[in-house]
Amino acid sequence: MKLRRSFFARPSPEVARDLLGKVLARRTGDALLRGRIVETEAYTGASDPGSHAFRGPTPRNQVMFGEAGHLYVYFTYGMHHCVNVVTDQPGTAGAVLLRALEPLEGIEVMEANRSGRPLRDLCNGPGKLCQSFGITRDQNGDDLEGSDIWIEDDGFRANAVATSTRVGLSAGADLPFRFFVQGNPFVSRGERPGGPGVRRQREKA
DNA sequence: TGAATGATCACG
DNA sequence: GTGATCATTCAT
Repeated sequence: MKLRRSFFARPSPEVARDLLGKVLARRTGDALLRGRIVETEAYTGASDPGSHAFRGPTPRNQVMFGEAGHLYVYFTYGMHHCVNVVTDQPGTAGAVLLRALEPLEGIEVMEANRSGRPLRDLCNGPGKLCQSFGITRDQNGDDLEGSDIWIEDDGFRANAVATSTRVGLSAGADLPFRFFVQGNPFVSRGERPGGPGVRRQREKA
């Protein structure tokens, strides 16, 4: 079933953890693209120096301050997009970066979007999954309760959830706000599972 | 390890 | 207006 807004209207670290095992889905033209979320990162607001929202609202980050369940998409390094899900209450900045997916459906389309790269390289990074799903700034602000892009709970439960520090930050690098499915081959290489900063969090049935 | 490549934002 | 920086990816 499709996740509703209430799922997202919580603190971003909670949402980031609970999104592991859920399915990102997008309908584009004829194709239905689906991928299971295996890695996320939480970002908050004024208390998080690593967040785009740390210094308050700007034209780019304004959607992070808005209603939960919308997308925050930004363009970085002059060539890559990253997609987040807005969390928390209006007025409180929060978002969860989707860092890696396990491709489930529409794999041929993803391969075409990624110029024929192998399965494991289709969605194992925030820029890569946006390229596979064709997500650009055109999707910034889109509502996950709509019919173009959404997140499903299909009953699957992620076990062996682990946390670590976030990848690629120069500020806020100490916070344990990265969540991933330990041992899943589709997790990005940002930090080696089992390496420094990584701890086992819990097991689930 | 470093190049690619351009939007964003703080500052003045 | 300008310059440093960037929640990355890929080839070397």
